[in-house]
Formats: sequence, structure tokens, C-alpha cells
Amino acid sequence: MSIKPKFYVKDLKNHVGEEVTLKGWLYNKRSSGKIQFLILRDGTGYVQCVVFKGNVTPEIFEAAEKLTQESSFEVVGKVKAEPRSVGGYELDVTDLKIISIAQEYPITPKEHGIEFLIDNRHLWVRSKKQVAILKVRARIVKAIRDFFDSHGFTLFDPPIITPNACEGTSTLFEMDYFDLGKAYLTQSGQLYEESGAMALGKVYSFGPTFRAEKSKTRRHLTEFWMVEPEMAFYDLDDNMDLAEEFIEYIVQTVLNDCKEELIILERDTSKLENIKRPFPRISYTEAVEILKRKGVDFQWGNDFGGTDETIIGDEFDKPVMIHRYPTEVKAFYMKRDPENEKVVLAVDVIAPEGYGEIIGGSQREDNLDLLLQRINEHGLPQSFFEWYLDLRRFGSVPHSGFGLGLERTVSWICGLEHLREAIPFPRMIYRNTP
RNA sequence: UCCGCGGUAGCUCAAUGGCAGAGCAUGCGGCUGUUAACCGCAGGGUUGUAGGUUCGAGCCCUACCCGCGGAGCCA
Repeated sequence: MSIKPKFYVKDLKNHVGEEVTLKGWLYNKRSSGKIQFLILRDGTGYVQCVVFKGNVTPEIFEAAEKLTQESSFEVVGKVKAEPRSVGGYELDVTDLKIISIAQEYPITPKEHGIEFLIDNRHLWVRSKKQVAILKVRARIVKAIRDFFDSHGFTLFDPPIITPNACEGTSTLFEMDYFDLGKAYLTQSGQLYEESGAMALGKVYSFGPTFRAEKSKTRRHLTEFWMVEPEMAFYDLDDNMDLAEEFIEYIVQTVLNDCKEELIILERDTSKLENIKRPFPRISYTEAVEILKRKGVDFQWGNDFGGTDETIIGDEFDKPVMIHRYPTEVKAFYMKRDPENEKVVLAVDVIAPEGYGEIIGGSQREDNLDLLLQRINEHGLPQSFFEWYLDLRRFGSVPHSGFGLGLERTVSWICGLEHLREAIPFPRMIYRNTP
């Protein structure tokens, strides 16, 4: 026997005048003596169910009275268009069955502090705003896959467990790996993607990555999702063209497909409608000039901090692509600019409205000798990178790629204050539960 | 690791060094169109922990614990 629902709230508009059965949870309740208004949510939407004392048996009316916030129940009723009701439709209840009465639910319709909400993240995800964010996240994930799948890319999954640091810079989560000593959780699949690009031309990976840095800001998680395309025969300009088209596609897809969610999130969509190619492209050196013009005491050669990024980003109403960073502040695998040895062919994309870096990418060093030199300069053990150097020994080609942080993108598009709401169960330096 | 702010009822917050309070949630009662409904009543407290100052400490002092915001680091 099947118990799965035949109707969901999102389908009600096609069943006006019909009697349907809905299953879900009580989001909120209001009553006025002989009439009760039950707000049912079922994951697809919210609908007000009206229980009139005259229309139902005393038992059914009493059952409705017993329902507490987040109790689960099944309700039968006739769908009608009702402008007074949120969502425009409501259900005239004729029958109601309690599935499970909820204990006193901790998250009330009033305000809560962030500590309490995160402690109750497993329940918090039921809230209207969180449901909207998670739906937008899911839509962005699909948009990302659709974009690459339809642009000639092949999904190429890198390992999560790795023997060494990819970039040799950030701190990694460490573990014992049987008799082989230490292993680490990946901080990027990029080096592996490069081998994929040499095999399949254009590849991408999409999955969780891990950073053990003790960053304690609204822009950091220790576990976050990253999409990393890597393309053979792409130079920096080709890379930027792709990044630009990619971001435009994601934003325009969400605008088109997540209208209700963006309303719930009270997002100013005019700022998103503006996210159309071309995006401004400035060099690092030009970005430094912007900072100096704004009165920031900034030395050419340093990396930008969070506030620097915001100042630069505020100069533009679209994502800004900053390219050609000083060699010293960037990773060993980035190709040096043939026209200026002091900079590498890297690009960071800064989202508007203070959301910071959402993309970091570069053209990769494809010359074996120069790559070896860079590995030595960074004090990295060459033995770990022999397989990576092979990619330059056996038919090396110019190639490029980038990584986009999913949660930062979700956060920007949804207009969130903090990255922790952009993932179901955030992992942060002082928080790994629930 | 550093700087700043905070910890009082299940939750969000008040309380001049002088009786520990409100709203929401919960329970009971009322109301036939509510929109975070409303009205009445009730229960609910080791004020983060340990010390200290004081006639008297939620409030002042010391240490510690926990959290939040930021810096550094990083995407």
C-alpha cells in the first residue's frame, strides 16, 4: 500500500474546485472560536486550511484544536481561490487526521539568536526563509551542472583524500592513512582536473572541499562546495570569457526560476537583473590605484583583504574581474605573464554588494622548467608533484581554469548576511554540530 | 592567536548596587475571516562557572568557560 501524497501545495492552482488530500506539517495556527486557520507546509509551499465548526464533525474540530506547531497531519478539503489567503488559495477542510503531535517546538514565530538557531539547525531548515535559501542553492547547483554539461565539459571527479597539499599554502585537515602515514582532506581538486583536461579537453569537478584555516568571519566555512572547470587550449582571456558567461547564466537562471524564493528572501532583484556581460576587467595594478584613490594605504605587492575587496567591488555594479596579480601572493602553478615577470595570469572575480571573491582562477604554467623553478621557489617537495609534472612532460598545452565557491555565490544571490545559511549544515571553526 | 561585545524563564530581551520582569512559546478559558491574529488567567528562575568587595551583587573586581562580530589567514 502506498502512502505517498497525491497532491502537493504547489499543484493546488490546477485543482480549484476539487477535493484533495494534503499531507504535511502545521506551520502556524490561528483560531477564532468556531473557525480555525491551519497553515500547512509540505515542502512545496504553504496553504491555509480553514476548519469551520459547522462543516466538520466535533471530533475533527477537536483534532484540529490539538495540533501544535510542527505537528504532522493529513487534511482533506476543497480547493478554492481566496485572495485573503497567503498564496492565493486555501482549503475548506472536510476531514483531518493527526499523524503525530509535536512536542513543544523550540523555534517560535518570533525572533531568535543565531546560537540558538544553529544549535537547532536540523529544525531551523524547516523555516520559510531557510527553505527558500536551500531551494535557491539546489537551483544554482543544477544551473552549474547544466551550464558545463551543455558547453562540452565532462564531469571529472577528483579524490577527496589526498596525499599532500595542492597549493602548499593553506592548512589541511589531517588524518592517519593506514601504513602510508598522513593523508589530508582535499582543499581543491585543481591539479587533478588538469590531468582530466589533458585527457578530455574540458572537464569540471563539483564537490566539497576542506580548509582547516582558523578563519572566523562571515565569509568562511571549513567545509564548502566548489566547482572547478579546467580547459585545455584556453588562455587567461578565454578563461575570463567563460567565467563571465557562467556567472551570468547562474544569476539569470535563478532570477527566472526562483521568483517566489527571492520574494521570501526580500532580495533586491534589480541588482541581480543587472548581472549581464560584459563584466569590468581591471588589472591588479589598476585595482591598487582605486584603493589609493579611496585613501587606502596599500602597498603594491600585497594581497587584498576583505575590506579592500569590498572597496574595489563597490566601484562597480557588476562582478569585477581583477587579473594579473603579483607573483608572490599567488600559487606556484600560475603562469607568469610573458610581458611582465612580476605578475601571473591569475584572475579573481569579486561579487558586488560586498560579497567578496567568488572565483579564483588562472592560466596554468605549462612549461616544465618554469614550473619546476616555481615549485622550488615555494619550497615544495618536488617528489609529491612528479605526477603533476608529467602533464608537462607528455604533450603540455596552454590551459586554464578556475574555482567558484558555491556558498559565497548562494550567499550573494540570496543577499545573506552570513555563509552559514547557504549550506544545510555549516561547518565552522568553533562549530561542527548538529 | 589578537581586538571588541555579550551570557538573566524553553526563546528574544528588560531590570540606578536595594521586592527577578515583559513579549513570544506552553496550559486553561473567550471570540465565525485570522494574516508573526487578538483578549483574560496560570505555571515557569542555582541571573554561564568559581572566588572576591559590600549591610546588600544580575549589576562592581579577578580568573575561567561558552558564544557573537571583526582582524590575521584564506575561497
